[in-house]
Amino acid sequence: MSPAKKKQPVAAQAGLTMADLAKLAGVSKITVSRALGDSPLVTPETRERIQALARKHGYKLNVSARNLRLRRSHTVAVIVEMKPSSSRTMWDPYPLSLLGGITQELTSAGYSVLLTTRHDAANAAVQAADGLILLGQGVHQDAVKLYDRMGLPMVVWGAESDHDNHIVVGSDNRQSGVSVAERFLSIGRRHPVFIGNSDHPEMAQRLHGFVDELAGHGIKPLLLQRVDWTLESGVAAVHSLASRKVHFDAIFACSDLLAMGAIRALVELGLSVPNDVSVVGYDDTPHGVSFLPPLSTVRQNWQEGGVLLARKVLALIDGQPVASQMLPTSLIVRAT
Amino acid sequence: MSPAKKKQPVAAQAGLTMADLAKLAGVSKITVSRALGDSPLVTPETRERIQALARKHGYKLNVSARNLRLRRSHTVAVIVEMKPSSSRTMWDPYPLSLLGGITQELTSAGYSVLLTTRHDAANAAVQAADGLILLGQGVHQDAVKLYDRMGLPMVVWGAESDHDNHIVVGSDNRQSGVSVAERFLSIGRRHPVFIGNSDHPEMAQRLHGFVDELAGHGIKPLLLQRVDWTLESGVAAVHSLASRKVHFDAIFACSDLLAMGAIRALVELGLSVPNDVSVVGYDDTPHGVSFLPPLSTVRQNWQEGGVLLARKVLALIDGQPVASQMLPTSLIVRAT
DNA sequence: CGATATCAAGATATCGATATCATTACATTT
DNA sequence: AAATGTAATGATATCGATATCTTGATATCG
Repeated sequence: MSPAKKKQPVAAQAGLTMADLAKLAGVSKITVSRALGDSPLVTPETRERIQALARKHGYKLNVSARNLRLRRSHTVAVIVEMKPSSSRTMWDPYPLSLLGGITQELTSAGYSVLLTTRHDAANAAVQAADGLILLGQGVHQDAVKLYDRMGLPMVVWGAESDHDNHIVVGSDNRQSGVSVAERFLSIGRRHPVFIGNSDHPEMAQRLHGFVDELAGHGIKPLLLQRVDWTLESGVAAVHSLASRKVHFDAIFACSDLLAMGAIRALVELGLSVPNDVSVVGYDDTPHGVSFLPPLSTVRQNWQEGGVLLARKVLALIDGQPVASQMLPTSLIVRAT
Repeated sequence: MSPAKKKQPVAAQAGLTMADLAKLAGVSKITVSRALGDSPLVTPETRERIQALARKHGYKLNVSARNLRLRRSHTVAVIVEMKPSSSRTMWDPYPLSLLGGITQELTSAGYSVLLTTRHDAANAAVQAADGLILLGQGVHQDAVKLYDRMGLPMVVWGAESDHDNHIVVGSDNRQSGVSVAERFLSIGRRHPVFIGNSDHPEMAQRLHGFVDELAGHGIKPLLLQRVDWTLESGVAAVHSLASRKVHFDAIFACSDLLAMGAIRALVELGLSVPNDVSVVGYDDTPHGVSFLPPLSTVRQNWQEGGVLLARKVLALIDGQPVASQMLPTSLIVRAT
């Protein structure tokens, strides 16, 4: 048998500890700790001296030790709904935008962001977190309950629902539905269609706002149920309308892709956008701006949403009272 | 003065420790540790008994304590180039896809993913990591050097470069340039144009592959320098060609948006795609499939790229020899 | 001048898990 | 039967930082 050579992990960084620094500076560990922490309990001179020493030797704080002592991880786990091979969510730019805001806010508050997919949310990583942020359209009751049982401060992105009581941050989907309805009414549309998935909580609220506002004017929109949010789905939706000889003059689509698909189909049918039919999409994707004709759409403020999610978890961790909050959306009226 | 009520952070979870479990089970701490770690040093029965007890009481391992003792954080920091307000990267779907693969692989190896933006990469979080993964097209020498100085195992996504020696994982940009050139040659195109930013390392390699392959057939493509990767930029590029009365019959654009813009401009100019001009984009974005005409493009395998990035850091952390690696891309030929 | 207040710094205990070495109980060998 | 081996478990020290309680030195006061 050949002698199996054991691989030596590099991990154990020989880095200095506070004790080492203390010896170097001729003070005690605790003084080093205080100096590095800018505590007022040390003279400015010793503080400077020790900080300089730390810099010089490239001292690295051992975060684990600190967290252990403080009984906090200073870490928030972000659970993203990422199905390994699914096309949609992985590609969807929105979680990344939210992540941007979240990361910004958390790191500037001295917290770290632990990224996790829903599938492996049971792992040790999440156990270490001080708080939880849940992202992803598919987050349903069961998942939320699962995490809830971890007893951690938790904030969810999405639609507010009556029968559960966790903190939610999201776009004001209802209001966006109202806005689109108002817009359609103001330009004299009387036969609007809604394209989207009413089983999806966020979309359902858009639908509600849309329906309610129109109802106030005696109008009942047509609901065109569409599970996919692809361009093809939008095309198919309009074709189905045409084949059923439905009369309509406005479309509120729950995604820009749906909207663009719808417009393409309309053009194919010889209809003019926006003369014959008005179309409003959702999300303000980059493609929409340069679409022909430029797409009217509803814009969500994801950056701010992320920041808000972060603030709420932090507040929860801090034991402060926190309420759910819906962010206003803006209707971007372009050419459609 | 009213007595300032001090807010009480909830953080300090009263959770059980191994010592508590040990008392409950009538064994020593270390036996609990071994039982939970499936060590062969405890009888199957005691292991079962203790694990059941842990489950029953919802025992949560204190990761900080463990990491402290093991002198490892079991954490890899992912540094994403996210400029707070920039439009591009934040929206760009690709980092998320990479993140998907990374997260999958790392968590299944028992590691956590620490998400960081480049800006706050100096924070304590990163110091805690066992390894580093750098994402983002704008990662340049200075940044890499900065992180290099942390002395951590590091892997970078992007283009391989001669004059630095860190591990790189990326798409084989050069080969993709060659493939597109081959395609153009095979369909008899003799006057190709390259649209992109030659200062961008990854794009530069696409250009090199493209140029080299064409040179073998005595053809020298025209380079159209474009810093923006937007649709408008694509439109402008083609218009500039037209106004200069350049003759061309093929376009290799470095992003799908550029390609779509180019096609739009071509159509406006009364040229037919692909009859008069062939166009190939890059990235295989969802919009490309349903573009009219469906866009030919180069697809990168991001999921796998993420997995590979993760594997390489893990190997580095483990002290194994690791080499850079470029992933093959695939040319998706559709209608353009 | 003695007593107390104030300030800087140190000693010690502690957070929760695990590596290492020691111990016990029982089985096997000669 | 004594000696050796083996398997299961335990005792202790340790990872590196910080909270808490002291200590010593200097300043301030009546």
